[in-house]
Amino acid sequence: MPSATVEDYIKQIYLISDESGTKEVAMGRVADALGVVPGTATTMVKALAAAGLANYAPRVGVSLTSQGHVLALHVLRRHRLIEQFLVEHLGYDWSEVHEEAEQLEHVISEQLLERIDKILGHPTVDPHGDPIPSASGEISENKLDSLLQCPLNKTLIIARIADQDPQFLSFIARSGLNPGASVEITLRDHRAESVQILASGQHLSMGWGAAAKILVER
Amino acid sequence: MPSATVEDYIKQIYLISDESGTKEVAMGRVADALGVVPGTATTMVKALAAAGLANYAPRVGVSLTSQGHVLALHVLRRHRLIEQFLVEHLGYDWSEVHEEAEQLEHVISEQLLERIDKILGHPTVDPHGDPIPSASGEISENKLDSLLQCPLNKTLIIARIADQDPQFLSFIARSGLNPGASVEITLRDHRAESVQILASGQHLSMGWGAAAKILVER
DNA sequence: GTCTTTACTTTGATTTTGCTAAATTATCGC
DNA sequence: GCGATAATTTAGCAAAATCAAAGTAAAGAC
Repeated sequence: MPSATVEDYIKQIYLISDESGTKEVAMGRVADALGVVPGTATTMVKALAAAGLANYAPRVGVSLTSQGHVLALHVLRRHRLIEQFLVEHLGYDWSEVHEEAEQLEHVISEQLLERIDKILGHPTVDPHGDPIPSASGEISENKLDSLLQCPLNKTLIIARIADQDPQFLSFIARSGLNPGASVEITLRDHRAESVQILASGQHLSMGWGAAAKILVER
Repeated sequence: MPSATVEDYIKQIYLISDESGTKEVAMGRVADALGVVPGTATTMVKALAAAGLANYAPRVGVSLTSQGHVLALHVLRRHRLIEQFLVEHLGYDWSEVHEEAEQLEHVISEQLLERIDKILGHPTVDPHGDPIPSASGEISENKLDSLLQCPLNKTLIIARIADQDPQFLSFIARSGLNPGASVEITLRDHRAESVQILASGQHLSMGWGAAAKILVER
């Protein structure tokens, strides 16, 4: 069984690759994501490659093998099902479940996971709107628009918040921008890099960085 | 934060001490319980002593300091609340929850634990009938009789099964001797070291070893 | 086209945790 | 006191994960 650290590396490589849309992930990004110095990441990634979980090309980056890909989806499945369970059955707020899931995802048994999945009714997204891979490793990747791309003056449903930072999530929650909530873009100012929105009767504005992380249904 | 191994040592020392009724626990028993050679146990127990969790007297044994005692009760609380939760909310059978709880007890947060406790309605015993320490470290130690001590020909309620072995628990479950079930002792044969009982309309007999592990209300 | 910066790799070493094997030593029953 | 049993000590190993610092390669600056 892979160690918790190995699972974390694989998971981060998957997430970075997914987010950036590139197969190869630069070592610097891996090191940053794991909070280690670059040398440590290089050593670890070589070990992942030796274990058949990743392909490593010096000075280029790392990509997951099909085996690594399967593992990444398994870890993500555990993480996101746990998050969903904590919110649905333990009264957690969706903005605060990440840390707990981070720990539990490495020790939960396959059996318990499947029971949780069943009790939740086989959900396909977690509380943040992130897709939950199925047991067989399929992931529903329906393309979503961010608040930067979606049409103006039209009521939209928030589908997903593409960030795990508690600070940001807390801001989102406070502003009533949970997945499922309705919003409308009233103004997009390219010069100021700012977006004005109307959500639950309230007007508010945010910068492009934040807006890009809020995804809505098409 | 103590490592999972440290927690396991402390827990086992507590359990052995509790079961045997002696404060000092011989090193051999510790080594057996943890599945290591005696030398390993000695080394580890010395480390526990250095950390202020245990008192270690060479050739005599190990006992918990008040700090170690508190930790033991915390670990036990986590373990037993998790067991109870798995049975009550995830459809586990009470005879198979031990392994899963063994893993989870080391990573669950204080916050999640208290939520589980609340949802379960602050239970005082787990599915095996073992007492659950309170958050403040109190443990209800009502004295129970085993099937070797209790009166004959009287209907009794099973309170607790003092063993974690899945094989044994599975036998108990199959025989309908769950905590809460009624039994009556029909015969106790000191020569044969055998006890005849009547449970849910069925007659069955068991040896003294087994009978001693089944505890009933007074 | 050399130079400098930045990113990455290598090397060597360290820390932590946990373990074993084997030799030694103490304790207790007799 | 003698021997059996149990515990201790010592020495050493091994895996996992890390860092610091020096070296190297590639890419853009000029």
